[in-house]
Amino acid sequence: MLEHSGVQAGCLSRPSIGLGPTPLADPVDAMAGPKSASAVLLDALRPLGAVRTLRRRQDLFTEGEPAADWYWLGSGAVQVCAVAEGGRRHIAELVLPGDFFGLEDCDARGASAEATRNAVLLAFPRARAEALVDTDAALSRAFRQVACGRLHEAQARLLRLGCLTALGRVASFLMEMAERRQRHHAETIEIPVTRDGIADYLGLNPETVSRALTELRRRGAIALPARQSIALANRSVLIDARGTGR
Amino acid sequence: MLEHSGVQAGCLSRPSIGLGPTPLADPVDAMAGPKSASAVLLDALRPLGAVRTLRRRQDLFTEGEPAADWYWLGSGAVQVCAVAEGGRRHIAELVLPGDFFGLEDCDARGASAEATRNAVLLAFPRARAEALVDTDAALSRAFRQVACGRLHEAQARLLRLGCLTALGRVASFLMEMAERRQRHHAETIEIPVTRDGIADYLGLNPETVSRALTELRRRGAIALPARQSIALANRSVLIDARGTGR
DNA sequence: CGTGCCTTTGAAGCCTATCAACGGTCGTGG
DNA sequence: CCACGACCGTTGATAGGCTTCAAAGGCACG
Repeated sequence: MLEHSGVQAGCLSRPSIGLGPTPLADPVDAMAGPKSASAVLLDALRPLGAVRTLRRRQDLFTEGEPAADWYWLGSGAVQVCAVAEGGRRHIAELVLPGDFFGLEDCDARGASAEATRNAVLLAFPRARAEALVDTDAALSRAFRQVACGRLHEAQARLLRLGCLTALGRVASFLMEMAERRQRHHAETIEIPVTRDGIADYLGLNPETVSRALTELRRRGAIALPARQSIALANRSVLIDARGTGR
Repeated sequence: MLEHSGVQAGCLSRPSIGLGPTPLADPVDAMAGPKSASAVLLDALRPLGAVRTLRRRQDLFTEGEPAADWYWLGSGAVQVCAVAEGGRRHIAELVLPGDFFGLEDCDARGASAEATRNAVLLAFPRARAEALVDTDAALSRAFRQVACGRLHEAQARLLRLGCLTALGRVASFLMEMAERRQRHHAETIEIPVTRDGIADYLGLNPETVSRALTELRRRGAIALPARQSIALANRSVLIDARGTGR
């Protein structure tokens, strides 16, 4: 199984342009310490995984269709988004390298998934993956931890959407991104989506996001060296901005 | 309501009794069709469950403390709420009879739980419950379905918080409550929280909630016969109000 | 029966959405 | 390699919705 992955790794390394140094190994698990639930799950599922590559703006699945696979993102970026009545778009999840996603356990997808960067991922047939997970207590536990972690994240986002002002949401978003990519010691983080994407993720509109970023730069919290990279200059100012209640 | 709670308590105190449609049964699963995941999980965990009764405003657990138990609510109502920086409160979850809650799989609770009505519930020691779930494939699957369902609900709420105006959120909230208590054929639904609670659940403030309810009544969508009961008079008007984009 | 708490309604101010325009950047095609 | 075009980001002005502050009535509970 590892050989299989190794063979694929050669293929994987080519199309990946942006995020993620090595598409094969879970970047999160490259850290020291006991194996994380995510690593346990990945190691077990890997033999079932089929490698898929997506180009930017390519769809992976769409809302309403049956959930045939679970996914794990190796490199690039994927956004999972739904459309509300009224045509307004909402990004339910921003998937970064090392994340599982599409872990649904019902007939129809609740949202669509689209690559926002050229991406390489593993697709696990859901029926086989579920059967495997259900037969192994350690795996079952690992999956539960991953799923409960997702629930925690969603509820944390709910709290931020409900309680924070625009500036606070943007500051919070930057800290979330920095934390999720903490393994890269650099203080400059790559944002895998456009301002529109950030807006749809935070329940704002692009202009407001832009204004908030400008304000954070004015306060000295961040710098904007390139279009889609943001440098965290003064974290305490950022934390302070996040505290902005509504 | 009080009688109902009393009955539930009496039956719950002898959990070893019986299969079949007793008051012990999950009210949701009293409906026809194959056994739901929630029912499977409840039947399996029931032997581990300890009955607990809470009075209104009594705390069940608080943010930060270790997650020692999983819970299932038999009657009454519970709110799971967190506090953001700035002191603003947010209700992460409104627990209705038949719901599991507190299904965390990490060291510390992410939020506090408090009864908003006199409540009767089952507490399952987490360590034993996890061990049981992990050793049985069917149970593992049932738990996964429950957890994934929770994730779906959270993402649906995220979409509404991000995309709907105040009127839309309140209309959406009423429909959610009506749907979750659909087994009661009556069109009058009991709201187990005050206007403050609705506000904290929807990311609004109580005055705005009150205004939205008044507006919905003006439009003929609902009636407000009592303080905490709302009658759905014209569902299409409600759906229309929910469509209010932002 | 009194006392809080909950709910409702009003008025004013702030924040965010919307509409609009401009400059810059990236990707594409010549 | 260069030039073009489309997309993205920023900034400004305006309007609208929500929050905040304030006060009064009503219901429930002790």
